[in-house]
Amino acid sequence: MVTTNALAEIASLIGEPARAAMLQALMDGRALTAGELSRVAAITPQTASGHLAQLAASGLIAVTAQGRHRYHRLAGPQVARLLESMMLVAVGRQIKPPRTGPRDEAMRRARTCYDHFAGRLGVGLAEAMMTQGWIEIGEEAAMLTSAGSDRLKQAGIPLPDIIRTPRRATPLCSLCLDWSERRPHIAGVLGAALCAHALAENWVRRQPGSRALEITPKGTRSFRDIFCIEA
Amino acid sequence: MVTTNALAEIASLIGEPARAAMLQALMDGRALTAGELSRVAAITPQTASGHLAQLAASGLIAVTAQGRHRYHRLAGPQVARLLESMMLVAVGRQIKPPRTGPRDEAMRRARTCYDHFAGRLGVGLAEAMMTQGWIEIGEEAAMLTSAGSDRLKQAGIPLPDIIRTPRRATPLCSLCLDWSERRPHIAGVLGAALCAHALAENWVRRQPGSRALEITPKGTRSFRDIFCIEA
DNA sequence: CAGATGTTACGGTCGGCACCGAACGATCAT
DNA sequence: ATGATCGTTCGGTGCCGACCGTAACATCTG
Repeated sequence: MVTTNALAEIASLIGEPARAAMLQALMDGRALTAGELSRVAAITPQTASGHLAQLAASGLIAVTAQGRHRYHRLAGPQVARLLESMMLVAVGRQIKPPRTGPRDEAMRRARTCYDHFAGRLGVGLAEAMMTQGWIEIGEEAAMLTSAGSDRLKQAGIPLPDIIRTPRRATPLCSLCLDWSERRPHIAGVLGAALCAHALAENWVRRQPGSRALEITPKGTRSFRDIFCIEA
Repeated sequence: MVTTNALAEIASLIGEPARAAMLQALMDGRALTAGELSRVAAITPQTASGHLAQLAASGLIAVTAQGRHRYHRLAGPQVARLLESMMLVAVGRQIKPPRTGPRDEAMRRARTCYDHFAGRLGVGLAEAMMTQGWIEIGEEAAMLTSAGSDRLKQAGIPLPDIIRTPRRATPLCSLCLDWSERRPHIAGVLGAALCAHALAENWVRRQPGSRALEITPKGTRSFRDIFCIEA
């Protein structure tokens, strides 16, 4: 076996509370500096730097130097997937849902999950697209129908070539079980395209220092007009 | 946030080499006794018992007592997914593939991945079914076509009702990136159905003390006749 | 150049936890 | 009952690693 030790190594890297907090902060897909991450984890910059060096050496995060800053981001979608499935297990484990503070409420309403939407917004979008026949949802995957492809194109939402070319149907959007809603939302290429477009068009705004999203009035209109949901 | 500490807790549980080895041994979906698991991890039964108690308390494994034995198994598919995605990250991390022993070779040839096939057999099946138009494979999901559904039914492979009813097409088989082959294989409901049928019909046999599978002569014939692959 | 900010390197302290030996329950066989 | 196997509990030892000083180095700004 190749992976008996490697598995434990990866897991123990994530298993340290400070490192876990930093990784979680990177779950929105953006790149943060070591200083920001040290504040997130509530440790001194030196300690954070050491942790980040370990994470980078193990390939969990990638680092790009820019001037006197060093930007850290998750190494790729697979790492985000790993963390997300971990949260799912962690949530399924607990008996009673603890207090839901206001900050928590914002997260449950709408947030990013690496490169796509999650929370009630993400789940609502998936459900709306399904009831209107734009996608078909199976147990573990979803598929964009040609009707859905047409409608999105018509709404001005750019889709990558792989999706756009309608060779029959395109099973390109994987599902991601939402840890707060316990229902699937749209991930994969389609999810990333939707999220990118919504951010570019200012339908949603990132909250500073959080993965939570604020839905703008323009976004509320767009989501209602295009997807027929009340966000 | 609900999960900052819970995340680290889960990860640190998996991060201990002995526990990781035991979890990995459970990846074939079967239930093992504490004694077997202690031998797998190369530790004394007492130590293993402590580890297993922790894993059970955290909901990563489930325990059923039977006589003087206590059988331990993974708590569910989500835990298996978590471990699988961890292996994927762990493999992608290493530069050069280390020595591949004979035991490793058997694993790469054919093995179970919780409830479906992996290794060259799993990847080959997925590819064969795609080239013959039974499934359509996207980037992160696959879809069973009506032709594929018919052909499998005709071959006597029982499919669950959800798949069998052909409401247009059924995007039910998720893809699972194979950590040894680095190419997708079929997971999900379809993958589980295939694997279960192959085990029941004695196409493959479990190797004792390993996730590796031995392909029987009958299996070789069946895989060639039905799927047109040389396993 | 000097100051500010951000990052890395080193040495020492301390807490947590994995491990084993030994002993105790539980269950099955004779 | 008695021995045998399987599993868990308890106490004690020892190691690994996270943490923070202090200090040096790199980069941008005034």
